[in-house]
Amino acid sequence: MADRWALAPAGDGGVDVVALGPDGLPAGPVRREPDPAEAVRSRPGVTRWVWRSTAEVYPRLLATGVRVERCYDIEDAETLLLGHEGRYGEPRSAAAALARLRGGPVPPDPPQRPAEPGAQSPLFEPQGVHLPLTDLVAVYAEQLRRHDAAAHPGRMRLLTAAESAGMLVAAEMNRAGLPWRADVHRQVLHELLGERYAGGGEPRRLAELADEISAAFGRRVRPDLPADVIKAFAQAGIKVRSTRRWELRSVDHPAVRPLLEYKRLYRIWVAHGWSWLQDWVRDGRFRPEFLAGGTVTGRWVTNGGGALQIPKVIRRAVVADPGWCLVVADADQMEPRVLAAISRDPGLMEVAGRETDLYQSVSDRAFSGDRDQAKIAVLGAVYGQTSGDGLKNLAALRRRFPQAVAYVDDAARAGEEGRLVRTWLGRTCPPAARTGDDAAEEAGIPQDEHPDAPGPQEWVPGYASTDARARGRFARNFVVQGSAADWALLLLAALRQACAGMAAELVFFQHDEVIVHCPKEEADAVVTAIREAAELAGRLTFGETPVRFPFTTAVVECYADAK
DNA sequence: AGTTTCGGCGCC
DNA sequence: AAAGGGCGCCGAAACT
Repeated sequence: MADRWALAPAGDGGVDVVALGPDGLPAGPVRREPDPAEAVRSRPGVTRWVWRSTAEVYPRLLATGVRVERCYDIEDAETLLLGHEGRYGEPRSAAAALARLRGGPVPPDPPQRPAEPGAQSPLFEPQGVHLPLTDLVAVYAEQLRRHDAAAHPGRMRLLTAAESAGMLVAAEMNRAGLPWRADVHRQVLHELLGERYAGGGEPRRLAELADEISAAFGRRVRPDLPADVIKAFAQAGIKVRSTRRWELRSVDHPAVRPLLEYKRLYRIWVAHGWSWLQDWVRDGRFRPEFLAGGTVTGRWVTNGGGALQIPKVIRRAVVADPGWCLVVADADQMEPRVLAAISRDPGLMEVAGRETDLYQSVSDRAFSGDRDQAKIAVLGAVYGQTSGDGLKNLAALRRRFPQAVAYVDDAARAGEEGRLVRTWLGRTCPPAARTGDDAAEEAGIPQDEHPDAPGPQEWVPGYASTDARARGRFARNFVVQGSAADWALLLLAALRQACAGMAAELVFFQHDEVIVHCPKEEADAVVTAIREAAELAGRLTFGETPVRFPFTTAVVECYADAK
């Protein structure tokens, strides 16, 4: 039996701790400890620490060199449990959970803090509302009981445990930072953008391109202002609805080429230029704030620095320390493999049981060997494509892999009808709001503007409204993207365990890609650990299936040299 | 003047 | 005719 203890900050800089029994209730006296790190360090036998918020407690422990094996994040579990219970939007703080348990007024959640560039981690300052340890433990014990009532209790327990593990990983990655060579970054910027001019205006290359664009139009045009560009095209006799790249690409005009180049470089300048470097890179590390479970699908987000959108050219600045290397590992065709595992489609599982290119295998069976068509069809099925080649090819996909396509179709229908949709482990998609609360809207779920107002399409039986179809697409994608996120959490947890005995550190995670920074001697062991963690995560998440989860791994000094 | 939304694009 | 899902970030535009 795992040795579980609960921990809560005591307000005087110390902590209260208590041992927990199998029912989650105290199995001993509450002890006040003056030093949080020592409180944990002196109890090496504890395999899971239960606390209100990992983000509140764990960075402090890490700062003093203390790591924990496992944890249980009560407020994160509350969020997942409320969602699973169809109670999305109810306050999810531990204080709110306690109030629901005791029957008092339920306090609203405190507002989210916006990210501040370059700020020291705010996690030293307690966020949210503190609860006395005994109250916290009461909430925890109740949560354990609520797991038993889930659709699949075992999976739900795995989900909350996995996301808590993800929060440990996130905190450790936030502390480690991504190795970043500011000098290389500046060199890349100089090559792409040219010299900077005093005063913070456009760098040389952008100014030159702006001149080219203006010359092509025959008048001064500000290429960073879409309205100005659209007007300029109109004056040249060309009607464009927007200045998006895909639309401009087919326009025949001498301004198009420099305009597209301007937009590419402008993006790098404003989002990953010199001021970004100033704001986000310190002491050879880029330190974004990773946030596990930051989206409704379970994907992570980062606060600040755009860490999940680092342009490929900028990745040249990600360089391992001397004597160290980066193990860059990318899951191969993760989404269709996850779809195979959750749908249990025999044909797709058979295909996903190989480590070879899955899209090629699918195309051999259903698309006469045309890999591109197969990929478009699979992604179209997952994303709910409604037109174009994907739709046409969906029919071929449905013939060969009926159970897989039916799985996402069912999810889409459930989404349209406002029913609950869950990932494999039980993360639940917010349904359309019916009660006037706006939690789902805040979470980005498409809503009907006026659910009761008759729309023109509602007269036609069997056809959902535009908004309902949008919810259907969301739900369709949710089951795949979200189940993939479930699996990724287990992967991270397993990989973290494997790296525990090494100097290797997880430094980056992006949906289906992970980077480990390690001494060169450990590279082989890390590559093996990733492969094993992926298979273990597959078994733990989805049970015994033939589906494999291969990774492409590259051992490199520079991120840009991977793949 | 300060805050929110929009357009566009980066990544998966 | 047809807009495939999820995010974050920036400046400009629109709003208060």
